[in-house]
Amino acid sequence: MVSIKDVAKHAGVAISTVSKVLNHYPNVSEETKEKVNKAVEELNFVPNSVAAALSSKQAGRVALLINLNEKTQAIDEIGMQYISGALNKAMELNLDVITLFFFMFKNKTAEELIRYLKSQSITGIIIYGVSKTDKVIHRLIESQEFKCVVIDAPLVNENTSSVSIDHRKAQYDVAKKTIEENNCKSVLYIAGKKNGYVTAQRLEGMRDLAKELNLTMLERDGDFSELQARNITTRYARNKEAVVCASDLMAIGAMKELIRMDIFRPVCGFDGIILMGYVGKQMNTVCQDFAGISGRAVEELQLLMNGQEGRRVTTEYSLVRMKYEDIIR
Amino acid sequence: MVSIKDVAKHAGVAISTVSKVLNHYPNVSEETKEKVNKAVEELNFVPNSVAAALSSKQAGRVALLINLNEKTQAIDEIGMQYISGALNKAMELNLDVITLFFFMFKNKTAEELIRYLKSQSITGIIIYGVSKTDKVIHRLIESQEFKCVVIDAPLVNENTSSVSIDHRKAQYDVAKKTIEENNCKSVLYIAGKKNGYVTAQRLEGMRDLAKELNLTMLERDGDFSELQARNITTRYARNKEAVVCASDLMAIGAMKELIRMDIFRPVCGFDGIILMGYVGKQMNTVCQDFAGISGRAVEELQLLMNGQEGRRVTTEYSLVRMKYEDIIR
DNA sequence: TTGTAGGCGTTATCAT
DNA sequence: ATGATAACGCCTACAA
Repeated sequence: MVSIKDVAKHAGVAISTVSKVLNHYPNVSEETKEKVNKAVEELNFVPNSVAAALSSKQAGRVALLINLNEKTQAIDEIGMQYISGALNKAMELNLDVITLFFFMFKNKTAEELIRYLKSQSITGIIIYGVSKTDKVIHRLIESQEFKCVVIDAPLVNENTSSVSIDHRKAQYDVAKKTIEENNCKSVLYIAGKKNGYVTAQRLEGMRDLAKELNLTMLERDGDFSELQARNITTRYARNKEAVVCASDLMAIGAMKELIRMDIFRPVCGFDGIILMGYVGKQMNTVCQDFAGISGRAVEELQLLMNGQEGRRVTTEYSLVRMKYEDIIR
Repeated sequence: MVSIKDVAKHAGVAISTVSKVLNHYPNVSEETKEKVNKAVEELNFVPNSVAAALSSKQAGRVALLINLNEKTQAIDEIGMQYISGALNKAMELNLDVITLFFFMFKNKTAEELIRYLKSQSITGIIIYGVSKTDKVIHRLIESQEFKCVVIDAPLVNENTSSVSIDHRKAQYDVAKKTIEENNCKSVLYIAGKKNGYVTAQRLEGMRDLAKELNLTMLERDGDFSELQARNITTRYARNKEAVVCASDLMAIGAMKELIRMDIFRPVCGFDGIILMGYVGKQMNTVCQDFAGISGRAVEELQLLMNGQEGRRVTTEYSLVRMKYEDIIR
């Protein structure tokens, strides 16, 4: 393996000089820079990132901490988008990444998790899918031992930024569109998991809308479960004019049940997963660019690692209507 | 950060002794072992894997090299299962893992890829979704610079193992079941991507079956495309009694089109993705345990890294009939 | 502006 | 059986 030492020899300079050139230090003459870069080219040198990580305060290694459902799910595609978006951006920014899932630390304490991360020379973490009851994750964030970027949860401190769309507004928008298109005056709202951060935000958006449009609204906890959404639909949808769901999966459950019940109610979802195109009936939903959000999170993390303070970052979303013909490839 | 040095001091032994205990070297007295382990406990020491990786020929770091479709797809769930299965097993075996996607190296040569992997101290690679035309990947494998485990492609050499189900037999089985259940004498077979390894194997299985059952068979290239499967169905399904597809996505495309055409033909797929449960009509399909296969690949890779020769590993599959009621949660 | 040298946390070789 | 000590490849004061 060709090392910085070889480059130094080839270029006729000292190792440290090579390092300086590679890391864009000031105070290096153009001439030496060229010599070094030429040697790098000729030897096809690629710095060993493991050694760099060990050596010290380099930008730092990043961990993706993902709350994946243990069983396969249609929404696994979201996780995949998160991962690929992050890895892609990380490669661009020259950051090393390791991927971890919540379930790997199921019986571990926050301290054990922290130690593990340190043993991996991790300095920055991106957290996906944390809910209010994930104590270990909260302790991890509060410890401020690492720079963190949290997706979809409003957790911010000096070393922690949050990245997400405006869930309140998005829920408001998609519901409003659906309800106005169909001229409804009453609505069944199937909310997400009780302890989810986004659940509360989306619910808030829905309540705002109900107040504004003077809607009769019935709220039920769907727990992000397709099955539960179906059951709620069975019981409560008949007397309402529309069904607004806090997730696509629940929207699908609701829609399927409505079809079975042989009644029509407009339904809208949230997320924009592919599966929405397969249900037969078109539904409005909120389309998030998961890969983009994840890439944005990596950028934000790099800023944090460079000394920036934690803050709240809001990303864009769009309203879409998923149609089989548009999805099929 | 507590290091091996601290442990040594705390236990009153030399650093090298601690290392020996940690790595289960022979020639260490029970007494010192205990002393060291006690110190490890008390200090909550976790070895720094980055330093270990740098230091030398430890078991080695592993890269997952995944051929992800660039656009979101319903089959992204497969990739997610692959990743989580591998990471889980790797954590169990104490292997470090980095995840990479093919598209990250789109315009890179094999040499560049190899250099990158070396710069990451990678010694073992698991490759998912390689096709016959991925020259860079083939060069990577042939270079034998790394230990490789290839999923679903019969590439084996001294340093390379393959892990997969018996695609020939699985295709044979699922098609046979479907055809016999429906007593068919003619069949439309929609094959996968022309240059895919599994495509050829599955096709072989189908041909064996056709010969055995004396079926009239029409073969078409579906390219693993739902859209293409739909078009093929439009054109050719009417005159056949069954439609056998080399993937679930194509089976879904075919089934949807059959419903639109308002004719019934039994359809079977391959993979066992969740989406199959949402189509309305039940279909037979081959269910692979993607996470399990991926874990198995990690184990195989470890064996390779420990000096074992490359070989072919065949894993189990099962035939299932996906039903919405079974999938919904 | 350039080079020297110490250190990051381990592993592994070689004495003891 | 145990302990010094030299790598591993890179970064970074600090000296020249």
